[in-house]
Amino acid sequence: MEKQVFTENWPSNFSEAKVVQASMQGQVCVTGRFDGLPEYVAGVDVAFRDGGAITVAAICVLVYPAGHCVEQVCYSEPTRFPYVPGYLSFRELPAVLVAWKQLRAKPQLVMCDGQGIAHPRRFGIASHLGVLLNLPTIGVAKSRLIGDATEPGKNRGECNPLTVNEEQIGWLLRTRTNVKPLYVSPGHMVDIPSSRDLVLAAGNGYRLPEPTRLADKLSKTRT
DNA sequence: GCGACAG
DNA sequence: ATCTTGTCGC
Repeated sequence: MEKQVFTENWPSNFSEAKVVQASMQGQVCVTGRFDGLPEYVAGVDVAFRDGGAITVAAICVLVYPAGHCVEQVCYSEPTRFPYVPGYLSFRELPAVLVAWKQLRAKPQLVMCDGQGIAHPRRFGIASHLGVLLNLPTIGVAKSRLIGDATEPGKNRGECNPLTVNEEQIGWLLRTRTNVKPLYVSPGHMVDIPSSRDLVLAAGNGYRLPEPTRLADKLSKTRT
């Protein structure tokens, strides 16, 4: 029998959330070599409307090497967890998981808006989603949560390691020439080098990789 | 105690 | 994240 994704038993406060992170972090795997994008890649993003009262989760599935969207799902529900740095997944994943159940395609890789292991407890939203779905995931964030990195060169493709105490947890990657770089880190079942290569391979002239860019656009159409 | 702080 | 119009530059 397939292990099901549980939206129930969701923590209702930070102390409970912290326990969940501690127990699930051990399941995170940061090994997994990818030599190019798999056939089906999903992009996940979440938007908020009505002053944050409503959470809107969007998922777009692109097929490679063509790179076009073959399926998209958008789901909205009342927001029930506040935003606190370090606990973003508890606010955004409930809606994402419902949307995921409506998906017909079976993505082999998921790119999420937010951090992967580049998190205080190595359990950002991409890692959390990866463990719940038991699928490879990558965190693609537009700004820093933790870690240090020197500014990479101005050209697309240039990058520098994002580190914390000598240990690399991801990359500061320039995905578009002369545009602010992205914070990329493995979520689950993807190694550090592959996380960078895959985000670059999924890029299409914009700062965000196409899967995440399309999901971002869809979530903002507010449906 | 002070500063930092994904979306 | 969201509130918001036009505008400068590659």
